[in-house]
Amino acid sequence: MSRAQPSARIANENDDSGDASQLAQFLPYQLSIASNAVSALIAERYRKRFALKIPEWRVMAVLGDMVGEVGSEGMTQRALTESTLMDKVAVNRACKILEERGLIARAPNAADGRSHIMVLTPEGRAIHEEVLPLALATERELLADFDSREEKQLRSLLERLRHKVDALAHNRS
Amino acid sequence: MSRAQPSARIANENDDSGDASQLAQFLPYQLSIASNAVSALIAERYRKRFALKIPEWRVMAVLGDMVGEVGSEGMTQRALTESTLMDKVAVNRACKILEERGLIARAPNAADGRSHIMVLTPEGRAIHEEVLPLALATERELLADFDSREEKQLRSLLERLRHKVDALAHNRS
DNA sequence: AGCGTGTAGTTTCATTAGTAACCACTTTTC
DNA sequence: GAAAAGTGGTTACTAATGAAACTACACGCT
Repeated sequence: MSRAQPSARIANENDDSGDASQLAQFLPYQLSIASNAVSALIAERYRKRFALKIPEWRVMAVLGDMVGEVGSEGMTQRALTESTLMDKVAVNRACKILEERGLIARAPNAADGRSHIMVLTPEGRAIHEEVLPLALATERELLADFDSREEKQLRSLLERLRHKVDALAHNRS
Repeated sequence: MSRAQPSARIANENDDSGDASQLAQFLPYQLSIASNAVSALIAERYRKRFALKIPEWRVMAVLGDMVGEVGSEGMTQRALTESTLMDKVAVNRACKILEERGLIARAPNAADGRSHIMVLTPEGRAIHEEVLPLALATERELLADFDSREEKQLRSLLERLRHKVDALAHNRS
């Protein structure tokens, strides 16, 4: 495999952002760095503001955001795992914590005795009033320097990359 | 499995149209998904091929890739943490595992008694012959559908995003 | 020299996340 | 209607990660 690019130069770098090896030029690495940085920023904000962790605010966001639907004042954990795309165990843990905090309550599910319906309590609803705005504000801040074309492109590129991974993961390599 | 419509509107696999929630449209989430997918793919490949985990192959990659430099046949763990941008504990653990596997060896450091110089063993070097090519091949596969302009853009956008996070993380109330 | 401070490396501990086993209830089948 | 099979939810076990404490050596100072 000859990629005529290595240019093996482990130079001295003082710049904290630019880096020595070409590892920093390795796309999966760049992706990971960027993603971790963004996640850390958000986690930090939610922790400071509401003492909520990522899985928890995701549940809050989905629960509080299902407006418009008629009587659908809540969801089962199963529905939450689909909406949040998180693991069912992660959802369960988040719900347990939120319940202990009094932000959500579990109502019995008439339709299925195995599950309960998770609903926001008044207190939970009050917090949710801020949860989503904070998320959106953060997103806007992150994208402040991007024009709308660039933003679209970033989303699109990420989407395509993800699909590509799915395709590659299927044929055994 | 995923044929149910448990609650209101859990959209199907089709993108963008009317997805479950706007969580899927939330950039940090898109980033996280894409990053996790890519990382999982790579981890899987390295695990299958060499039984190496991500931190380990990063160390291997950096160690084996410092050719050209004259006598510099190795690096200290400190240098590795800089080059890999990993935590010093992560570097240490990776080195320990690699040493136990006989892929690297620790030579005493004449210049500083506290540290050792990590060098690839012949066996380690043999594996490294494949480590970097696999990484690059995977990168190429991932980017196969992107033209060079798009690739540049993706890298650039990620870079800018990361810098933006740094900026936001510092001046905060 | 001896003392204090700094740094490389290591170990320990707590937190987190993911897998698999498990229980309670539901649905299907006979 | 009872056994079998399936599903939502929960718990237990295990691996991964990062922070902080700790060891051993280095360097600067008087």
